[in-house]
Amino acid sequence: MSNLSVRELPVLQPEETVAPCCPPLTERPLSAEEAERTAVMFKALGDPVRLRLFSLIASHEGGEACVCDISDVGVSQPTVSHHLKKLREAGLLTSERRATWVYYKVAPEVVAAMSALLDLRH
Amino acid sequence: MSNLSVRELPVLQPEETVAPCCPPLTERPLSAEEAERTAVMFKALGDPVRLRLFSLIASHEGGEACVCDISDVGVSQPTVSHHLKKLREAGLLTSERRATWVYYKVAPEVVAAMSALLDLRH
DNA sequence: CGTCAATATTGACATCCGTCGAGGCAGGCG
DNA sequence: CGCCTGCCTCGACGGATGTCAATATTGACG
Repeated sequence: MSNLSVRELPVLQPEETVAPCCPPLTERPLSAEEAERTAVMFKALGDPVRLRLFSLIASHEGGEACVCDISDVGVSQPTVSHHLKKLREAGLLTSERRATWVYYKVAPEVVAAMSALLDLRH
Repeated sequence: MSNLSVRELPVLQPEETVAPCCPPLTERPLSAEEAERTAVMFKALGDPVRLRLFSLIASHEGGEACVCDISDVGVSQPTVSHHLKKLREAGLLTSERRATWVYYKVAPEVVAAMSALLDLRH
């Protein structure tokens, strides 16, 4: 954990964790394990500050933004950093360092999978 | 709060609270108030037990189920009741008493609004 | 090398939240 | 009426979570 460069922040492979998780929730009940993994994604968006940060990034030019672009959400800088980490760990964001700045962008496949999960057309 | 029959459980009107909330998260940043209201919905699905209960109801015949149909998720009956209440308060479920049983069904408009929120096609 | 700016981490604290057992209420049935 | 079944509410407890100040880290620039 300590010998990893920040240039490639360590995130579990999105494909393996959350992306093609489950069929729409109408198709069949989720297993306990599926529910456990899926809940992490919804929980990540279940906080007002994180939801604002996510929408700030998603609506930003190119679907990415550096932390300095989105830090004005009414909480301290460490708290912003904490929330961005949560969103990244949930697989919803990826990050990349460029010079002094760290850029976050949305992980489209993961977000699309969440959206598909809520597709109620049987 | 005490003079209300259980037959019509008191839920805030979905139309007023969450249903037509916001455009896709890519369109513009959420305001603090929008984020506050929207986070309630995502938080409701951000728990494994609630996610299983929701999928059990959504995948059940007719998109509805009575509590006795879905109580086998590994927690006590009061806890099931607590989670169903959370989902109902978030606007994701509605409930109705029929004889001895209480039936829960998904609120399609609200769930569709959540799905649309995550639609990343700009 | 020293400094500065941007971001992350640590540690502490208060609050929130999931869980359970106990008990309450409503409706069906004898 | 009295009892049983299905579900909800209450109160308590422990663990998770959001927040901040302080500090660390990283990279750019003299």
